[in-house]
Amino acid sequence: MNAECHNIIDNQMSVFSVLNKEEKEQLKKNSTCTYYKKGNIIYKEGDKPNGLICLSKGKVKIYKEGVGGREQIVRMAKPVGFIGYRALFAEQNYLASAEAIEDSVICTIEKDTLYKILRTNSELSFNIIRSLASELGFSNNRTVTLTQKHIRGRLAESLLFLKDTYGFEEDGSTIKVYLSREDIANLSNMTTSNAIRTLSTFASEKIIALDGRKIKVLDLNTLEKVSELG
Amino acid sequence: MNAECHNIIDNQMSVFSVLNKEEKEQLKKNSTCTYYKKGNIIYKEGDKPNGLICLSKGKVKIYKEGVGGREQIVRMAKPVGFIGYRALFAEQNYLASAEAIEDSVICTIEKDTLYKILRTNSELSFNIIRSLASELGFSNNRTVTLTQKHIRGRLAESLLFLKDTYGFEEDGSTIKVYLSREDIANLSNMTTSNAIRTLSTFASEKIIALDGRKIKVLDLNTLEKVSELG
DNA sequence: ACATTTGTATGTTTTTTAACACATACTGCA
DNA sequence: TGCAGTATGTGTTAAAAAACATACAAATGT
Repeated sequence: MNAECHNIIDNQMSVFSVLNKEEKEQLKKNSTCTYYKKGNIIYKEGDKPNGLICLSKGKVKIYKEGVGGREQIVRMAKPVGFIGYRALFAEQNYLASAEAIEDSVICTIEKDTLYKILRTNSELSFNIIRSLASELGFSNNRTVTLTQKHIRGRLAESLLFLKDTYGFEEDGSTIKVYLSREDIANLSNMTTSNAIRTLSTFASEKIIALDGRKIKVLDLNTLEKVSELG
Repeated sequence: MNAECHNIIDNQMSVFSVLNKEEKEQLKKNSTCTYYKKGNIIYKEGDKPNGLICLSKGKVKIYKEGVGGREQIVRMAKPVGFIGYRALFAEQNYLASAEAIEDSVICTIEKDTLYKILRTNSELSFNIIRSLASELGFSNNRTVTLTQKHIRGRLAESLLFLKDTYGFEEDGSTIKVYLSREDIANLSNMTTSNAIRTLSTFASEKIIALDGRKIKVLDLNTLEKVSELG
């Protein structure tokens, strides 16, 4: 399991690609792997980060509790990627919670080791700066679309977001993540009822096809139009 | 003017406080100062950043154009602080526009010089990472509050945000920034009519007092409660 | 296998907020 | 100084979405 767990450190696309062999070894030596079952909480709003959490396998939702306990999903993590790095680098406690929505494997890189390497490797710092800046752009964008788009537009956008994040199954049209209607609602800033209703409408309009939690995109073009124009 | 313009580089609270004298000199030599009148556009969504823009004097709003050209203010800048650093560090074009809401002085630090120093000074990188991570936390928070709070809560939050950002005048209660009702609306995700109406309601409830664009906070406690509970 | 909980679906009502219409006040400037 | 354009204020209407109420199906635990 440990070998698989360290995949983010060796991954050519990760921010760690700029490290040399020795630096990578050090990170691996100072990281621990944990297994989370579907539904397990990885961290809670208010917890203190004690390392850089990497998602090696599985899927995780990052969400905030809002007014009256209403949940808003702010991000969806996929392997190979980070969770909770914002709080770590801001030197704050977590402002959101993370929950595995599938059985997942995470690798926690010990903070001090990471910081030691950061101090000597400016390329790594650059990569992290770039990641955070991109994520911030995404977040600002989301703020606008979630507040301004109408229900149909928000739901369409969420479906496109899920498709872009997790891709399609082998059939080339089924979104590769199975969320509850409630999670889809919490991602799209609407009530569960409205998520269910609007999904049904999309299905009746042949934009998507529903089979339990499976969502098949039938008409990507129209879905994009709905996302754009409401 | 140039001396005043460079105040961010010397400021003890800025991310540059970790630089040595020589590094600071280099930054100063490779930066230019510009004056913007109230209402002037500093950059537009889609423009390419060519340096790190620092606000030395004045006030600036950063906003995105949303559905049907509707404007959403995502940030308000004050001296001494940065604008447009997100796009610069993400190596993207601007995703938002910046407009001076008061006569302003900005200092643009040339990109290559900044990057050269960044490459050798890991403390500076750290500071930038910390800033971006904090800003991202703020943005995620805003996403939730703007989508979940009701009109009164959103407006109250915006007033508190303005107060926290710009502080009070000498009288200890007048918010030190004069925005149009339309800007207040665009900050709070509501129509101008509703901003005007809700401000009036707050005034009639003696939570605030209005005198043109001057907003005096009469009952901070209640304002905070309204922001919290809607 | 059955009971209990949880998730999905759908109809109805109510609340919230945007859209619209219009009046008036202010502001820059020709 | 007067006039056009912009900003503010307020009432009315329409649309959107939440809240609520059920019903039923599926999953879960005992």
